[in-house]
Amino acid sequence: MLSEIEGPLYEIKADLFKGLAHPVRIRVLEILSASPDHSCTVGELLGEIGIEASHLSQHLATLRRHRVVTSERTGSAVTYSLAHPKIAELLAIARVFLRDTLAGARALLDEVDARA
Amino acid sequence: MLSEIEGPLYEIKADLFKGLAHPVRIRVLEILSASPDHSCTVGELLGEIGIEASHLSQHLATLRRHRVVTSERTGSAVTYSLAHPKIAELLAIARVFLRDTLAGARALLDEVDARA
DNA sequence: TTATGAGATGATGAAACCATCATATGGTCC
DNA sequence: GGACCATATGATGGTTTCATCATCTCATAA
Repeated sequence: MLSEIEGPLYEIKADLFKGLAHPVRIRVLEILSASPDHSCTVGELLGEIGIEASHLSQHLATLRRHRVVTSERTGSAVTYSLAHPKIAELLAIARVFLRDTLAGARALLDEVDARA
Repeated sequence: MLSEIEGPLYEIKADLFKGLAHPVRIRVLEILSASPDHSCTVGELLGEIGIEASHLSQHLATLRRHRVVTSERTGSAVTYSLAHPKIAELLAIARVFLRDTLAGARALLDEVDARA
């Protein structure tokens, strides 16, 4: 806990990006971003993502550890929420960057194809 | 190349975050973000960051591979630039998120301390 | 052409992350 | 309290990333 808080900001940022560096975790965050109140039960996430419950649980634990999501138990159901609106923004910006970058790469590919 | 372009967007996003998931790489990007024209020579980066040249080179190669930076050789000097303005935005948003999150964590810590 | 400066790449072992299965824990109902 | 559902955690081998040293490549000057 303490060890996560302390240290230069660039280290903490890198650590945050580590927490985001897996496809399943991105999917979770995007599903949450698109949900009412930015919240979903684990059951709902399981239905959307379609992986084994324990696999998803491992990834949710990672997201919790990085404080990217919060969880709340209600009876036997657990609801996950985005911990901060900036997470959705982060994903949106990443999408713009990738859209532009991939567009550029595809343009290059098309050019090479046109020459073949 | 092709393999990087193809696949679901959430996989590509996760890959991007992998590229950002190291302190040295964050420092590079932040130094570039803060520089005129978002550009710096490797020599300047070495001076700022103070690690061994080959270590930095490895990280710069990772950033190039993820298309987060571009490089241009001029004589014996190589200049690195941010490949897209959104990268600087990504870092700025991450900072806001972390500032808020860390502030919350510190508040909790202070509370616990106050009880001890 | 050789020497030198700047920067990149190759190689390798250690550390961290991932995939996956087994098991544990929390909650509800009968 | 036991059975069942929902979810989390533990364990372990495989894969990827990281740290670091050695070496290579590009460019320039003499």
